[in-house]
Amino acid sequence: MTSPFSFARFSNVSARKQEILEIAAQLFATKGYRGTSIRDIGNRAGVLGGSLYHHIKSKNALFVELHNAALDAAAERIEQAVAKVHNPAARLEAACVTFVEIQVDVDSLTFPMMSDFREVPDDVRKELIARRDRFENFFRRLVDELALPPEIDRSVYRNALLAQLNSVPNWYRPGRLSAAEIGRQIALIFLPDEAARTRPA
Amino acid sequence: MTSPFSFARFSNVSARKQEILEIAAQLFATKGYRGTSIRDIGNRAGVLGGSLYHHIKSKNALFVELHNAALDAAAERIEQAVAKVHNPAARLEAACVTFVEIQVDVDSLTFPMMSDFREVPDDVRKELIARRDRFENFFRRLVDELALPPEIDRSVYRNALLAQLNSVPNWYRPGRLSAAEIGRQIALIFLPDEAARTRPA
DNA sequence: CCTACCGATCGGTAGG
DNA sequence: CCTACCGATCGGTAGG
Repeated sequence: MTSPFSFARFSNVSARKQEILEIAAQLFATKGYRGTSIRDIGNRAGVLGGSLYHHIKSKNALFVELHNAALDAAAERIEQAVAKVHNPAARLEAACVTFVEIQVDVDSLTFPMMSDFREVPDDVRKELIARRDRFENFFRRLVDELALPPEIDRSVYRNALLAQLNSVPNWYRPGRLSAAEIGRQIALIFLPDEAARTRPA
Repeated sequence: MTSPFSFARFSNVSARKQEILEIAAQLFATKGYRGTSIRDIGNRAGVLGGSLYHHIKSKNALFVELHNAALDAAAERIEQAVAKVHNPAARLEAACVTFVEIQVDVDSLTFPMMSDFREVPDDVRKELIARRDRFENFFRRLVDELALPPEIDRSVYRNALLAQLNSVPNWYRPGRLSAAEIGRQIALIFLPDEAARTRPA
């Protein structure tokens, strides 16, 4: 067993490169972009830093590749979870639950990647932001489906919801509540009518 | 005019050191902790990096000092804004509005400081987290005052609210809505009953 | 506040 | 995948 990860996220890639990508993802998640050196990644992979350049083009390119793979995997999981549901509020709740499950899953590449854009070089940041659009557009549609009080600004609402979901790893500690329960709690905050509906009269 | 900042936040400190602190705060806010070098700060202050060590003890100590001053100033402003109000929901709304105003005010030391704890060394992170307690306890009381649906977990609610407010600088772009309007929108999300109360029947 | 420097670390490369 | 190295940059210091 060379890695705690067990998914096949990178199909056109050698087994060795998959190992390296997974190690790098874990380190970026824990230490951030600047806090993870090429030599750190090499250490965990059992080689010297310079040897990694047979598999990667640059640290920047490695980070972009990981980030895009993580975003795509998360988008796919969330879209699948939502597709089974038809009530707009329940669709948003399903998205929240799945999003939080991904965020707190240590076996998921996805959890690190969304934040700390200030740490990456300017040109890398531009690529990452552009790629986030699939994600944001999907949530834009989810939010537009909802019946909300007219004084709610849907743009603020959507940004707030995404920021909320992204922030979960910053404060969540495993134990008392499951990831699904956290996701449902976030949905309760953003969907008060749902709360009212399930509240004992 | 040596600096765009015009508040006297550090009282027992020479004018020159105040300049340096303000420059450092701006740079940390924009570039993050690791992205800001001692030489960067020196450049903006018109001296070489090494010369700063007459005024500061270390980069770590500088960051901790700034972070604590920013937290205390923000806590004070928010507590003052809330003290004038008595309805629990209105108190929370006042806290949200003031918090967002601080966060997006470029003339405020405060806006940078709350996040990217992963970037700082481990021992620094411990100090910062300890100091955050005043802030969190104040919001704990604000939240405990509220009438909320019984199925809402108040711990998740409080963490979600703080994460929300902290995330504003990550997505807010000046123009369409003012800081106060953003703060009110966030309060609307977290206080659905208030939204209902002000909604035309 | 500068000169002049230290030891460490960084991303990356040539050549095998 | 390693050896051996590059140029750059980092936080920090001694001595004036």
